[in-house]
Amino acid sequence: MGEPARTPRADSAHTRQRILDASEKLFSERGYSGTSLRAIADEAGVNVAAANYHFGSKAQLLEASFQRCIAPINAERLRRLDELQAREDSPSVRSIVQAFVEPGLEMARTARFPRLAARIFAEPKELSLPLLKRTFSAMAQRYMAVLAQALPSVDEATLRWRFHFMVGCLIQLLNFEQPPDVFGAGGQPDPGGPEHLIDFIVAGMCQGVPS
Amino acid sequence: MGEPARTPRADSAHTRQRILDASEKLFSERGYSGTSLRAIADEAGVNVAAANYHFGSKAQLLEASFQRCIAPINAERLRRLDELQAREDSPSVRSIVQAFVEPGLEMARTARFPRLAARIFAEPKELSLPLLKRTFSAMAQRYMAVLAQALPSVDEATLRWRFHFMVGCLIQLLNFEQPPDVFGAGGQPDPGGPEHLIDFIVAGMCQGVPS
DNA sequence: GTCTATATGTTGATAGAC
DNA sequence: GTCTATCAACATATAGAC
Repeated sequence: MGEPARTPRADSAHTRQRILDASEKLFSERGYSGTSLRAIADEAGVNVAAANYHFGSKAQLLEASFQRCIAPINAERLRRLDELQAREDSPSVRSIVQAFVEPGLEMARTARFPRLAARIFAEPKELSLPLLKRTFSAMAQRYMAVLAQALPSVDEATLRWRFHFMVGCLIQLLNFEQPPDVFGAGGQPDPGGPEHLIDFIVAGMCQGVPS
Repeated sequence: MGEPARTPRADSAHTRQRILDASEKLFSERGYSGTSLRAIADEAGVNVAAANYHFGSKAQLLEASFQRCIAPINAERLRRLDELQAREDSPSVRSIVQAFVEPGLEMARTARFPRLAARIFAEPKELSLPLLKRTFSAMAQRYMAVLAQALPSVDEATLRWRFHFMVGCLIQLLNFEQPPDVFGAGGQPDPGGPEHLIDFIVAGMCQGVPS
């Protein structure tokens, strides 16, 4: 005894996870309104009613998928910033940019379906802005403060724009892991994206100021 | 006579244009699959059947909207490049970046609904890549060649990445005309986006090389 | 906790009246 | 050329059997 009549697929946590995996994949590939709950259920190998049962609605499922995708990235961003500040009084711009960018790239390398965190920016603002505000505000404000310290000659409004473009560059790399093949031959994939990304951003952040 | 029994709204060209206006607005705000032909018909003030009648299908309507939106921008980009090359043998990186970026920004200032050219990048690749390839290839390759001339010390693969990030920054500005209000107070809109964009890109393109 | 069945609305597309 | 009416397929969501 002690063994209840429960089949493996009766495990609620397991079903939830399969649904989250499937929705993370499909939402990131086809967007929110391009993905039906049926497609998610099929991809997850669960019943059509399961998503609604476990998450309440399609919108709440998106939120859960997005949170599961973004939370560890933001946590790692903050952890790296802590580490950076513990090690030296005034971290370099490059080290700050790396601390912000690399957790996202790392996820893109290892996670099952990496692009949801980037694709969310393309959803209609009614859908994306509340999510972004809730998940990015605190972290972004800490980064802004540290960047302002590292670049004392740059005023706050200018720094906000540079932060904005940094995010744009990161999204572009996450959405298109390679420059799309509009430049002719194309050839084999170039794994150097992350380094080029960081170089590009650091140059844009500093703009002549010796970092 | 010479006046056929035709009401104003029986004008085919006029109806086509109203549908294109509406679809450009809605596609750019809500994406392709988030926009129904019914919503477009309502917005345009035409019958539900009109879009299918004039454009054949929803996908062909997207293509027509996108082409109408992007064609003048790309034409202007090429015109400016011609002008630049006619005026001097080796244009500066900044002038090349301006020639690429400003036509898009100009449209964002004046057009009815500017973001379709940027939002298309967020559509599923099956939808977006064919469109992008058809509309961007020739223009992008010309820009790549001129940039390579202006930055002879940068190898081609690196330049492709920098071009990629330039596009990412531009998209970010077109999608969010302001840095989203995740940095605290927010305050009044800052019209300085375009200049900051160009400064950021030029710095990333040159990276220490005196332009 | 899970699934079948279904309610209720919307979708893209078309056939046929005007 | 335009509109009404309608189609089959699909959407989200839920009620109730197991």
